[in-house]
Amino acid sequence: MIRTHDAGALRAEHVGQTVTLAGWVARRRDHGGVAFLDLREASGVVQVVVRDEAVAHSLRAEYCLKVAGEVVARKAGNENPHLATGDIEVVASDIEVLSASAPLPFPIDDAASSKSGEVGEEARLKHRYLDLRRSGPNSALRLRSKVNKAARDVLERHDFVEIETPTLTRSTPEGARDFLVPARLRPGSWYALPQSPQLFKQLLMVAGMERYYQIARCYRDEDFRADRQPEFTQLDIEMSFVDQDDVIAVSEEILVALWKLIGHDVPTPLPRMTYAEAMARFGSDKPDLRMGQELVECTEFFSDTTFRVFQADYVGAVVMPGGASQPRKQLDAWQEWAKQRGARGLAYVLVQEDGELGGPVAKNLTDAERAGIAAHVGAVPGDCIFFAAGPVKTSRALLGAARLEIGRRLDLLDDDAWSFLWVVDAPLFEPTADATASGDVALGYSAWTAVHHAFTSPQDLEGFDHDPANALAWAYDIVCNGNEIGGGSIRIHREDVQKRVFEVMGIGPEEADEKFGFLLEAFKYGAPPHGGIAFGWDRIVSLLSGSESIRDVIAFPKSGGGYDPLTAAPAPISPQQRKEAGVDAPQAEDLSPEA
RNA sequence: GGCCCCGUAGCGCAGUUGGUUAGCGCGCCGCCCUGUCACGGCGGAGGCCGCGGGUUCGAGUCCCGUCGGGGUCGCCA
Repeated sequence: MIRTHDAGALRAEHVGQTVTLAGWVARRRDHGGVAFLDLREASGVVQVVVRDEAVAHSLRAEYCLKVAGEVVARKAGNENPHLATGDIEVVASDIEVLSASAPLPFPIDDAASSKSGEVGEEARLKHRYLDLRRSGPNSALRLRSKVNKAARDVLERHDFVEIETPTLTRSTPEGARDFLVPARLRPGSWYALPQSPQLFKQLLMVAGMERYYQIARCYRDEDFRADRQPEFTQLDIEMSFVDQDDVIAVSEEILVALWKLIGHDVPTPLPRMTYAEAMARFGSDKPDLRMGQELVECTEFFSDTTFRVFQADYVGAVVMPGGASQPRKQLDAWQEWAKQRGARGLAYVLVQEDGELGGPVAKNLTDAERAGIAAHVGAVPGDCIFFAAGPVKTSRALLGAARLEIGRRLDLLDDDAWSFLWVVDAPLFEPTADATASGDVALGYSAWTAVHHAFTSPQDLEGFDHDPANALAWAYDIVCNGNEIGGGSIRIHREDVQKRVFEVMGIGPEEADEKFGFLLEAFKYGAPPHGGIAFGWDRIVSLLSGSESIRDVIAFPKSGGGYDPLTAAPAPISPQQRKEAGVDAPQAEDLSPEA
């Protein structure tokens, strides 16, 4: 090693020792005859005193230095309590510039950053290697490493086997768009990058591994969001001979270990709620339980209403405390907000201080309704009651979103709180989007699609296909502060059950065979009952690190449109590459996996 | 793909009802400074106001288009 000591580890006990340090110039304070350098490296920062004016003068921010010198105690009054090394300093006897630095595109030192404001993300990503020198991004990646280790420790303790699965593979059935890679040796044929290792981990169960895990990169070619990247990471887990409670138990052990890293004790067992209850009470399959303002079912209450809008399959309400005093402009803004979400609007009633009801909807209500509605929804004078009426699913979704928006506007969400919840008993099927849109849900033969994925086991193995609408799955999602941070299921291991599920979804034997014939084939050879879970690793680390975006916890993330500002990928290819890759080759015959 | 917001010096921002010379802080460069730790002082450089078109006597400012970034809904576990 070039250095003999870690700069950040130097303390009073080192006084008198001659040390050699290596690191970067975080800051320089040049007084002419004497200059002070803050030397920064992974372990921390120490002040270096340079008395050679000629040497000190040429040094600049982020020069990479080797510093030899003696550790001395600072004179009384000169200590810096803000630094862990603040009781001492290193008087340099020799300074070697290992590498000079060009002027920086943006400030790296914390003090300089706070002086000049937040650095834009575009600039940071273009020079991500400099961004990562900054304390915040740097510690986010270090935390991520600790998170990986913590999870591995738990899993190793339970005899899990870490196994890598292919990234050049055949399309997996998650339903997103695949990234495709041309196969040079088979022109016209393409690999797909895996959307998840789903099929492989199930094959590993057939293979008798019994307990598999992988910190797996996944690829999905979909549009961007703050919490989405085209490539992202899952902690992927699969176990044989287990039921839902077994998977949940291991999962909770992992979560406890992770949150312990930031000093939070997650109390287990974590609460559970059925999917149906979550939708009814919170209008969401990932409810944020840090706030109240639950949805109130009003369908029955308005069963005899004369108000056309409320003569609907579902009427629900959510209360905004103190919302009655919102100016008209703000109430209009709510309408805009609702329209942006595809709703016609958001009906509201203002409960005035005298108990009378205001707002345009109030006059449409009967006397009895006006008299009882506030009590029914739990509103008090000064509150605003928002209503949604129409199809159950969309109305609840709107109210659920309104609930969260209320939470944001009224600051009802405690930023320091951690709220975990298992959402269980998810439906096995849901109407396909087309069927929902055209309203012919009841008619369709293939009007069903898997909520989780096609290999999720029904709870009722005998009856699920008689009543797809109400069939429940052995599927579970783990929710943290309103974020879905993981989800999994018990899988189907019986060929006959799998076939019937495909039938409900309108997937014929031919299509099933073409898409995942190899899995069905594998299940013929004594497939064990199995199930698992996958955690959204980027999201979890971003929650743990308090980051706004998962981009902050990914070493080299992509910006909008899948563009990497650092490498400028994706990039055009040369005609030669194009020819070799076989991008333009004619469509190849599809060869079945058995062939 | 729809909607919303943002593009002004290396970075972060200001720029009035359209008005002639586009500012501020940090950083950068030079000189000075022996106890600072957000060191300080003096001086200086640095702008295709994202790009293209239009309106106007005159556009950083108004209009249209386009590109880039962010958010959100659709999509996507």
